[in-house]
Amino acid sequence: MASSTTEASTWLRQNGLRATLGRIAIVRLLFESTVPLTLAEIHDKMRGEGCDFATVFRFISILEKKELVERVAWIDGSTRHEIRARDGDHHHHHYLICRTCHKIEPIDECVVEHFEDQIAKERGYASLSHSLQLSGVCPACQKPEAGKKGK
Amino acid sequence: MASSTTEASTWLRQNGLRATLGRIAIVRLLFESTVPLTLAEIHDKMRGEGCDFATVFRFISILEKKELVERVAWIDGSTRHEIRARDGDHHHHHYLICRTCHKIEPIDECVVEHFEDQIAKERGYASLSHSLQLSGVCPACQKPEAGKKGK
DNA sequence: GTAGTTGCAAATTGTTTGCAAGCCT
DNA sequence: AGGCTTGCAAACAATTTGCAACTAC
Repeated sequence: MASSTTEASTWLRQNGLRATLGRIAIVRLLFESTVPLTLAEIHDKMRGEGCDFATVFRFISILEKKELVERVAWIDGSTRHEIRARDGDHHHHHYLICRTCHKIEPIDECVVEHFEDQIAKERGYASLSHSLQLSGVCPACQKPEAGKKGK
Repeated sequence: MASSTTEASTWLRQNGLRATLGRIAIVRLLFESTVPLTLAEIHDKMRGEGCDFATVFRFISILEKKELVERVAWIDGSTRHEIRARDGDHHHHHYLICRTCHKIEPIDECVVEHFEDQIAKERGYASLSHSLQLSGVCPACQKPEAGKKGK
């Protein structure tokens, strides 16, 4: 926990960025989250150690320009951000979203990679990437009385 | 061309909607487009026969409430809208987008359907749907001098 | 010390609503 | 005729920027 602070500031400096308290807090959130976050979520989760919304906005923009963070257009129209894979730690591209309680589950398998190669070959596109989101109603929300559960 | 006007107003009335000039123009655009459109694109393409942006906004909202049009969160963060399948005419769920010239190509094959069933079974989700977008650099934009081409 | 970073507030852009006038049926 | 629909303008929300004070290196 204290070590993840060290980890975050090391990561920042390795990437040529200054390590301020706000940035460290943001990076820790990105490291710890298994799902992409909105700017508002990042800002909200920092109450206490917080920094201004404009700082979140600008810092995430910097990370995206450096390709350390990826911008994801979410299926509900919001924009989310997730840190790119560090070393061996591969990250998720695919999510399963409950339309009722908005829970987000990562999906590890990737059925698209092979298809992506095929399309690249067939149509001559370069450096393809993809985004896949499934949405449905999760088991808990299918139970009538439990419908209002979750956040 | 004149016939697509008739077609559009017939479609409107079949769905219990009044056929005004603005609405007919919007519906024709939706019928003719092979890719989802933004509200701004719909509004822009109507110069002449045009109607107000608020009308586009409200009419598309009505169509979405009636589930005649589907809202799509685009990979670049914008929101797009596409008409749902009419009769036999199946529509596209998948697109290939050029990151340089922003050209959009529909993809007919669907590799996700089988995967969707599998996930539904494994995790107990109901009424799954999905959204898949591939992005890359199209053949034209890979040629150095042609990089500025496209729109 | 200096350049990069921050918070605050304002500017900008995009989305949504209220209302009186007009149009479709 | 009557209610649905429209255009206009204003309200609202979200994103982005300017600037002086501050901080990491």
